[in-house]
Amino acid sequence: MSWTDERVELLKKMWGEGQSASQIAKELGGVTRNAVIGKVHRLGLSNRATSSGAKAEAKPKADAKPKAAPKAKPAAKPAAKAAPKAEPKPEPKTEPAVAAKPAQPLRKAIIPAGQPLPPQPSANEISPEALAKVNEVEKTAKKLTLMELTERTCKWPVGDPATSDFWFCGLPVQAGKPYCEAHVGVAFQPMSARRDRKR
DNA sequence: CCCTGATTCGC
DNA sequence: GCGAATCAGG
Repeated sequence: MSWTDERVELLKKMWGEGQSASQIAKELGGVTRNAVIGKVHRLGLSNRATSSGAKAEAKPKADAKPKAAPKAKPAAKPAAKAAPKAEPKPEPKTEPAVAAKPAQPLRKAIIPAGQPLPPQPSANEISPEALAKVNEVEKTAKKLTLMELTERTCKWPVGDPATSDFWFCGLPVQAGKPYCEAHVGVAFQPMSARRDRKR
């Protein structure tokens, strides 16, 4: 496949929308995410607010690589130019902020001593969409036990730990987060939902 | 282990 | 210009 005008356009569009390189590659077909990233760079539209830490920041590690010598690049590369058109820098990522509330009054709960459990938010403070999503997720959850949790299983607890009706979501998490997407949605409120509260 | 983007360099 | 291989981070 070659980078036709249309394909480049779609690439630009999706990249601008914050789609990941792999998603774009999948959409385009016939290319890998590497190809997409490579193209993105060649097009000059690289940095976009991402959560990933691989910044275009200088990493003057003069240290020699033991692997195949990838060559050191001492040459200064002022790639980060000022945006020609004042770019508002769209930030699709929601800000974690501090939304999780640790209070769970109704759960007298004998929380098994161990890792601190994630907070169980009270329903009235979470967006309806997020709740609905969670509700659905809980039907399809893998219902794992504590022992079955791994680094990439959602650790959202469901039910009462004091009873047998207790399990962890267990759905796949993503990118280092402790929960699946749905539960991340209720665990990390972007903001809002919390305003007012007179006095 | 899953994912993300960044960089290099032979082609 | 292209993109696989590699790197670096969550």
